[in-house]
Amino acid sequence: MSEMSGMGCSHGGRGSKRGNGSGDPDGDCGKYTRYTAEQVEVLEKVFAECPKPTFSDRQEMIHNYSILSNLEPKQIKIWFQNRRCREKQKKEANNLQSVNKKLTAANKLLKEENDRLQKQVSHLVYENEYIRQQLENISLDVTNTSCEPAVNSLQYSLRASNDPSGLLLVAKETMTEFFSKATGTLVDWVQLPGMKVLIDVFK
DNA sequence: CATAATAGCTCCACATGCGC
DNA sequence: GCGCATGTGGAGCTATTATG
Repeated sequence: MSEMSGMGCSHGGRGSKRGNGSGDPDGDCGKYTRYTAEQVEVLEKVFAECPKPTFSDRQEMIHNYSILSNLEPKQIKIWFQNRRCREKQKKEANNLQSVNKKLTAANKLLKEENDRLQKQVSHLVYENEYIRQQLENISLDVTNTSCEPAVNSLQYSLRASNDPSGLLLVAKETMTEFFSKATGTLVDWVQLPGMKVLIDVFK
């Protein structure tokens, strides 16, 4: 508000195409000019202390720094406007970069975890096949009555060593760990349809 | 390519008019 | 006088243009 009365600019950034008689009382500040390194240095210094100077702050700058005396107040205002814009863009770019870094790191971890789990699955499939074979062999032996006592004792010992409740416990713990890692939260073990088959094997 | 300058927009403060 | 709606103008922001 005070700026308008002070500068007498026709405003909201409207008005002329650059460099002609625009009716802008600030004169030919519409011409494109490159500020000198010294001017930029001073402006940067002020910006570091006060990124959003008021009208009177800007007037004061022009008075205090002779190197800025050839600049119009409007030019100072626009310089700070663009400078804030550049600062914001820089910050946003930095933020995006840091988010990108974090996501890349997370992606790497997930890939590693995925590899590890795939190997675990392969191993379990192999183990499952091995146990299935063992059980098939045992059931074949059971049909051979000539060595029934031996078979019974073998069956018993196998059952004992591979205690189904113990295996179930291991399976339960593995699933809990798996889901916990997969979801990032601790979950209760839930019996899935596919798992019922596995459990029935031991019944 | 960096950046000064512009256009178009929103936000805010203030003034004014109106009904109660 | 008070509360509300509306209009006006300045300031800043963002996207874009244009230039050294």
